[in-house]
Amino acid sequence: MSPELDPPHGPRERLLAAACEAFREEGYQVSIDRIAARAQVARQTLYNHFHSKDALFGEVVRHSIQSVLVTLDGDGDVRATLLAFGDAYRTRLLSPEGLAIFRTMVAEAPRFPELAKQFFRQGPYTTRKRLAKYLAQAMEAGELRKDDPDFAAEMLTAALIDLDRLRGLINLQTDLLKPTKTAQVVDCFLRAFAPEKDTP
Amino acid sequence: MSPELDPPHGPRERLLAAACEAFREEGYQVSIDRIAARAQVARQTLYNHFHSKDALFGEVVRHSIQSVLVTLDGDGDVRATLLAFGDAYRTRLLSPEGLAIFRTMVAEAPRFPELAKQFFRQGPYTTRKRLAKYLAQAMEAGELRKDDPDFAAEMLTAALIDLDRLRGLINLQTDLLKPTKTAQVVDCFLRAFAPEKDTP
DNA sequence: AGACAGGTAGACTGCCCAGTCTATTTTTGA
DNA sequence: TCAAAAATAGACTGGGCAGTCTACCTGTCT
Repeated sequence: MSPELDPPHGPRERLLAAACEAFREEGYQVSIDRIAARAQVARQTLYNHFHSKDALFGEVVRHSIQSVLVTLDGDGDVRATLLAFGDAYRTRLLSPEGLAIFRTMVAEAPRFPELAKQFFRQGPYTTRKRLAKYLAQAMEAGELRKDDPDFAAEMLTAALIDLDRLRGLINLQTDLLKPTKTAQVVDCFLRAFAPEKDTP
Repeated sequence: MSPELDPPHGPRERLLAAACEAFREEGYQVSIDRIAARAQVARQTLYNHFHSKDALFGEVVRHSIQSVLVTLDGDGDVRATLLAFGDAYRTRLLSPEGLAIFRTMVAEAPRFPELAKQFFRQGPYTTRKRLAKYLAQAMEAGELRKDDPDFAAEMLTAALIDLDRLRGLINLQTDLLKPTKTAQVVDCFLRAFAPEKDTP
């Protein structure tokens, strides 16, 4: 489900790439034969490299974690940093790949509970923790009001995508990335977490 | 003519109830036979009442819409109103039923796009619109800063559930309803949308 | 009683799928 | 060059499921 997997040298790489696309487009339901056909490879070749469909699915998911990891650059002022983060966050999670893997993991979480936990811990949760760490520093430096940084990170990440993700999951519409949205959310966040003013 | 007085003993009602539980617990994948068995009814009886599995699924979904609709009582001050709304919103959407139907609709949205749109329009979107209407009144009355009420409603609803819904979808843990959370979110929201202060 | 509506059990069709096995061909690297 | 390793096509097993059909049963209303 992550974009490109190097040059497709061997059949293993072609299989992983094909499985990424196939699971992304059709969900876990997609048949082994369709994946093999997409990779232009015999079914048995697939089984030579992955000992079951579940194993292949697990490989694909682990490969896809990076596609929903968002980094954060702490130079520049707070607003600029959060704007850059917000744009990256929305771009990643609202992309067709980000939406598809979210859909698939939510759908299959009952069947693969450990895999789902691993995915969300190493993906969105890690991203949120990075943000919380940055916010804690900004609070310490007096650039933001002191509050629970984990809570603050939760507020910002939720505001950035919750509704638009739902729109993307339902509509298949792709005009989710209205460029003004990130700034609108970040400014709203900065109001809520502005340093206390002395109001005599 | 036997007028169905819908006491819970007609086979149709038993089928609907059984299908609700079955789809909730196992997703759309659950077999027709399992639904019929759960209703203690023959498979053919099911087909006498619903002409296909998809039709039954549609009925169940339309039935379930009410379970994610949240009303809003506008008496009392703004904070009290939003606290009551927030508690109701979280209780509904984070309940096992609310989480399960969210999971199912997200998973099956590609297969049933119109049904998914109908569900989310009549459920979460309607709820959000009600909230936006209330917020618009509060803004007009000077109890909140004037801003786009739809945006404000998006911020509040996102903050109320985004992360905890993800937790519920992955973990199956049920301690999501920490009672202090709603107040924490509402107070954060009220900071962001407090009326402008004249600070000369 | 008798007719009728509706429930029941289960066989049956047709389809799809995961995974195995085999016999054959291609690729490879020493 | 040639043998080992890898890939291939396709048959095959065993299973599940949606939906249909048939023959039978049961309660109710007249």
